[in-house]
Amino acid sequence: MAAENGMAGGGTVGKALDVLDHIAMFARPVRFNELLTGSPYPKATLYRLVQVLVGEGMVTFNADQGTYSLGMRLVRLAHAAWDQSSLAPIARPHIDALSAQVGETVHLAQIDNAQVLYVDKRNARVPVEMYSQAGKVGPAYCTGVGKVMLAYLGPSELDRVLQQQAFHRFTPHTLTNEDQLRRELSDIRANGYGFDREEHEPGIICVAVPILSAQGRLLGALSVTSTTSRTNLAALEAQLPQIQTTVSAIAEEVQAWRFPDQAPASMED
Amino acid sequence: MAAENGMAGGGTVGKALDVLDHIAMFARPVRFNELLTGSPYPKATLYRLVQVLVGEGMVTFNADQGTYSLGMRLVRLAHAAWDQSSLAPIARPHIDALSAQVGETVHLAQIDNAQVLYVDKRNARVPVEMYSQAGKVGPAYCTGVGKVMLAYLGPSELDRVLQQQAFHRFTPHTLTNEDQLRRELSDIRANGYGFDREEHEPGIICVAVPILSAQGRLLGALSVTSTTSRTNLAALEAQLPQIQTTVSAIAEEVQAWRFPDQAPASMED
DNA sequence: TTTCCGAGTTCCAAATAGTGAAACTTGGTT
DNA sequence: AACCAAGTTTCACTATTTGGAACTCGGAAA
Repeated sequence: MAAENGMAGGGTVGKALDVLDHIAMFARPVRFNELLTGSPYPKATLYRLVQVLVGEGMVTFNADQGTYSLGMRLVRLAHAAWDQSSLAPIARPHIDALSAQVGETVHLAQIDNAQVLYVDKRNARVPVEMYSQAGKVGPAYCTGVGKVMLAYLGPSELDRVLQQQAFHRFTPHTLTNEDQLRRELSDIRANGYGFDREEHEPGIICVAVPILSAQGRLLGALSVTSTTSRTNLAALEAQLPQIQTTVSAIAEEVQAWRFPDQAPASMED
Repeated sequence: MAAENGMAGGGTVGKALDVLDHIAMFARPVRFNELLTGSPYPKATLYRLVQVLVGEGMVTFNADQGTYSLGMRLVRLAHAAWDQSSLAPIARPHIDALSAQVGETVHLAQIDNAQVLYVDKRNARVPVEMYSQAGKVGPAYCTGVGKVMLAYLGPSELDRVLQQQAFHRFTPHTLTNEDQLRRELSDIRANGYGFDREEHEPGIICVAVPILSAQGRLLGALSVTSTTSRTNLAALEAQLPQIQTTVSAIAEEVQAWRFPDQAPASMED
């Protein structure tokens, strides 16, 4: 059985993508042997896998140093993905504007499996040291954007996703079981927005709002983040009108883009 | 290393990545049948390939509409690739500043095989309709950034790369053979910068400057682009001091980042 | 120098995963 | 009811992948 290895696929493609992830994990050029250590694949197999990736342009081999890093083809694909996601590129100018208004860190996130994927970020005028970064993933059950998105998931999907939450206690305020979280989610549904009350990192708080299509489909979430030393929840809550305006504008524009003249599609269940 | 077929995608991984590219090419969610049309693979094969990609999170299947788009995992990898490339993330704020100063379109590019890869872009205050886009590739022999990068390639690599240029005549000003281009490149080396004199698109002109490390290694190129209806080469040339300042700042920072005099904390010693 | 060592690379028979024509399912249209 | 097109599954056949082991290569130790 698998160790703490996040591998998914039995196929060759799955293995190759595993290796790609592995290379991505190191945030720097990496030697073959470094990859081998902690790889579930035997030397020869790993070797061929890496060769294939290099041949495909997904990985670059630096002959001078004998190191591998992610390739240009990936950058190209990356951009296509970002453009296609239709939320991020449309939201960009709106987030710029909001960020300029409130002067705090703004996050745009989507839900990916059971985790939060930060798809864009603007730093506060006075930046805050924190974990998050565009392109990074984070936990859903203890972040503002995560909880807000969970709150607007369909019941069956919510069940599935909650099953996968780790409920690790990051801080004394982290919600550490499903019941607590479910109560929080119904509060969020009642209010239309949610908070992060230092649940993931001490001193870090935020307000988060879901981005919903006209049909109520969850598109993503947006949050404004700050620190307890600088502000408090009430002050963040006071920003809500501007945040809501931003979110509405984004939702409308996504709507117009995705369904240029199409009737609303029926939803699942 | 026996004789190889020239086709990309000898193995399964290659085919899967082909499909990924294919999906990326459409700038929107795409139906299975659309992919099938113009795919070299038979229906069942393509189907399984796409399924694998979906299973791996590289492609998202939208059940409501029966469409495929690029997946979150790709976005994640993409960001890692962009971050790791070390030029783009460092250059970003500098490009923001330059763009604000000059008010014209700014491109940041790197060389990828024999082509130009635009890794970042800022639009002019008054945007111009044009081909280029971050994440897209373009020809090297008839763009400002392309020629400037060619000019600072090593002799053997330059030979190899020139071999691969198409020398297609896009406009009456396009340089259409190696000799013309080589003369242009030595001019560029003499000046330290180069122009695009409507060589790729009529009416589009630019100044481009190479980004070089302290050791003279080519890191990328930066250009400021405009139109003949708005300005001229002399006016663009007048922007050079600001561009050079920006480029120096980027080069220095990349230098500092790539050799932080700190060993990566790891298992062995 | 010679020997040793470990990173990187190649080999090949056995095992596995991929292939694709064709058949089938689904849902909408005539 | 018959038809059609998109999407999905099947299955005998085959090409690719696998990984233990052997090999190369260059540097460090003997």
